[in-house]
Amino acid sequence: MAQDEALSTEDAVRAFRVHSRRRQLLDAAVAVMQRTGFHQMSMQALADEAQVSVGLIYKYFGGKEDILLAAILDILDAFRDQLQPAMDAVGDDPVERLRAGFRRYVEVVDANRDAVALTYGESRTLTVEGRERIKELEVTTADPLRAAIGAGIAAGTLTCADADLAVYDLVMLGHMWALKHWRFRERYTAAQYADAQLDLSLVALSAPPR
Amino acid sequence: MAQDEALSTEDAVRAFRVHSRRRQLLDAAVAVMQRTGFHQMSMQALADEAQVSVGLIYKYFGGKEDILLAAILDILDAFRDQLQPAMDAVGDDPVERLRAGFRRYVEVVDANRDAVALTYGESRTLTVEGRERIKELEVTTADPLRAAIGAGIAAGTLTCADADLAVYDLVMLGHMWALKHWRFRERYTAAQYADAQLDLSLVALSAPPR
Amino acid sequence: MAQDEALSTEDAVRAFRVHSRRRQLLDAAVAVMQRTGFHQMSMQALADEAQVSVGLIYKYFGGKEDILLAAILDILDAFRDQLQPAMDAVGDDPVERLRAGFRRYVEVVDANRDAVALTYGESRTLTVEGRERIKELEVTTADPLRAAIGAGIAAGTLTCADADLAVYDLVMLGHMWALKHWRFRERYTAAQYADAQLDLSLVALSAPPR
Amino acid sequence: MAQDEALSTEDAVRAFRVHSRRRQLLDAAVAVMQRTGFHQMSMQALADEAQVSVGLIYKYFGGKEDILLAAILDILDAFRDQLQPAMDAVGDDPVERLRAGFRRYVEVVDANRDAVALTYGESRTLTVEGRERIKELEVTTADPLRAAIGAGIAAGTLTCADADLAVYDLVMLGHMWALKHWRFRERYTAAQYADAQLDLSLVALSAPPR
DNA sequence: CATGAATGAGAGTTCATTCAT
DNA sequence: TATGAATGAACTCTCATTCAT
Repeated sequence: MAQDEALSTEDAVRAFRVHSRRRQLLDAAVAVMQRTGFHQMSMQALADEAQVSVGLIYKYFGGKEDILLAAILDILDAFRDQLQPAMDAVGDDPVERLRAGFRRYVEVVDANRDAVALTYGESRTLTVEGRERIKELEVTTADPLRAAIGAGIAAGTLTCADADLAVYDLVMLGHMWALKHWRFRERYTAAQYADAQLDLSLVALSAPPR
Repeated sequence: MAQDEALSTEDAVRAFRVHSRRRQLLDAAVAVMQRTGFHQMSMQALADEAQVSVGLIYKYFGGKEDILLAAILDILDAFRDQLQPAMDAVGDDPVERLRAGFRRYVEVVDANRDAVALTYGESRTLTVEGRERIKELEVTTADPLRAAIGAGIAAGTLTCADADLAVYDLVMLGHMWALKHWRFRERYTAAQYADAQLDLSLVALSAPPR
Repeated sequence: MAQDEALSTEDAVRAFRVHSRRRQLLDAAVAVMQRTGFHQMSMQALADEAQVSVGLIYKYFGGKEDILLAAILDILDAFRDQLQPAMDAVGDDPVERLRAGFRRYVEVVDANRDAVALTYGESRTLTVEGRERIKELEVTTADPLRAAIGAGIAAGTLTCADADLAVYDLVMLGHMWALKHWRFRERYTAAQYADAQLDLSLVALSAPPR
Repeated sequence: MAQDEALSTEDAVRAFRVHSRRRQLLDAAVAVMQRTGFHQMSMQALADEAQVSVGLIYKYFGGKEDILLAAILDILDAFRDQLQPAMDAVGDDPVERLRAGFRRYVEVVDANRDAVALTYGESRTLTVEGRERIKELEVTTADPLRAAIGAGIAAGTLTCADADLAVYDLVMLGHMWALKHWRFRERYTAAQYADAQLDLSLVALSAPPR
């Protein structure tokens, strides 16, 4: 039993080390890609940024493309993990929930601007499987927002001719904070951007059906 | 003078040839990039696609990056050339003009889906100057749409709290037809997409000020 | 027709150039492998030896392994091309033909000692297909020798319990001139080695059946 | 004295452990090389095969090349250790001794086919010293066979124009069981191969001088 | 004694670009 | 104007070896 414990402790230590190395490398990767883009990032540059040797990278990732995929999946995880809690925290009102959710969405985008941009720019680089996985996650990622709008419509607080499209528009406009940051940063903070977009959308969503 | 004429005719012929070669190469480039992306496109592959030799490409373009820039500028030119006429053709009603303009915008995007995607994906590849030029053009490209909304507001047919943002959202959602084509093609044609997005936006633009 | 001729001339010129480049590279490859072995030979070293750039090698060969295969096939071709003529030149007597054939066999081995050694050393490196092709050729290569022994037996000049094995032994002992050159060069020239081995074998082949 | 004894016991234990570790590693090495060849064998693959860590290998061998040399010397030791006893076991008749010796030679080759192939394939990889050592051993290895033929000639049971060459041919044809195994395994077992080759050679060795 | 994470030099290969024809 | 053979720097990835634990 003592041995079992020791073993599982060892395993846990190793698992932790593996995880933190991956984190370190992913962070470095995103940092380099932010400067140079995925294709311009050489493995040597990544190694330098992460302060490790080139060879070590290959102990934690299968290759360059694997790193890109991991970086992208990473931020999709952030959406999945953070959206629901943020919305639950503001109570039951669908409009409030929607606002909270979209705000957090933009915040996550803001914290991962470069990785979001990668999703758009380098997806053709990925395997078909990797691409499919991303597409799927991108859709489910917006589920909490979709649910809030659905609840609003059910409750009569919201009206919308095409709720599906409206949700997807929100997602895309959220991404746009990363993609067109060069344009918006002069005008808005991330929170202001989220609010401005939401105000615009809420007018549409709340309008009486034509 | 006879000689002058001869010369200018020769020049015209040459200019035409240069222009059509550039066209041929740009079309080929977009075709290859559509399949492989910019970085994966080798100059040999481009030459094969265009049915010319590698060396010839360098007579018409400064290098690989130059081709990317030209391809991107090309589609921005299409917006500039086609938006205004399409809007003028439908008369004076601002809403009609807006609808006509956005429809054509999406049509142009649809005809150049790959090039539009390039604008997002590979912009980091470009020189700072190239990038600036694109950003600038992207903004002016939307001017006719902006003008239509302005006219609508002036005429009282449209109301909008943040017209600037609304215009830019239209532009981005237009681009999205290219960027998220994998998702929308199952639901819409390009024209349907344009209409659906515009309907959603018009609700917002037309709503009474809160 | 003039154009056709021009074209075929161009093609012929190109074919010649391609062929001589391949020769040049194969010779260089064999030279480097002789010093370092296949695996130790870097493409850079090969390029240096052949006085070309690394990149050029890949225009003429698919890769490193392809060079190895080509080098090996090359010498098998030499056997195929040279054995029969050398045997025909000495007339009809089976024993004379056998001697002439084996002598030439050893001469070809001698001229390609390094390539022969490669056949033994690096065959595991090759693709299964490449390996199969070599095995097959190695057997057919000895056909003229086999035929001579067969003729001798038919004519009653030779006797042999196991002609097939005897032929294959000759082939292997021929290869041995390359493989154990370090040992035999102190004792024999290539021609002396061929004669000595043949004398030994002829005793066996000529002996009355037990 | 007690301490001395203890020490020497300890030493013996250590020596035994060292020896068995080396055995374990050499066996694993031969097994991996059989599948992949020497150069393709990574130290990690060897460690996996031997069920030890990479680091441990370097406690018992100086490096990768050292393992190759050890594996080759190992089989040469087997010849040295097994040939003489096998020949002594069949009595005094030179022909019988020769047959017994060659049979055992082929048996040892058969048991170490891969290591024998290594001797031919990877010798260029070794240091000059290592190579010299192997050449030397390879010659002395055949001494018992040479002695048997000598005895046969002295006794008048055997006749041979070039006994030295005949012995060396036997050695090489023995090796060939490993090198051309792909060809012979369809026809012979190891014992049958040994007998067939010996029958052929004995005709030559026994023939009356010309 | 034993481990395996970490190193970093060096490998094979690709490809944008040039230039003699 | 058009070609494509030739270049060589830069790339991703591997792996023998070391060393702190």
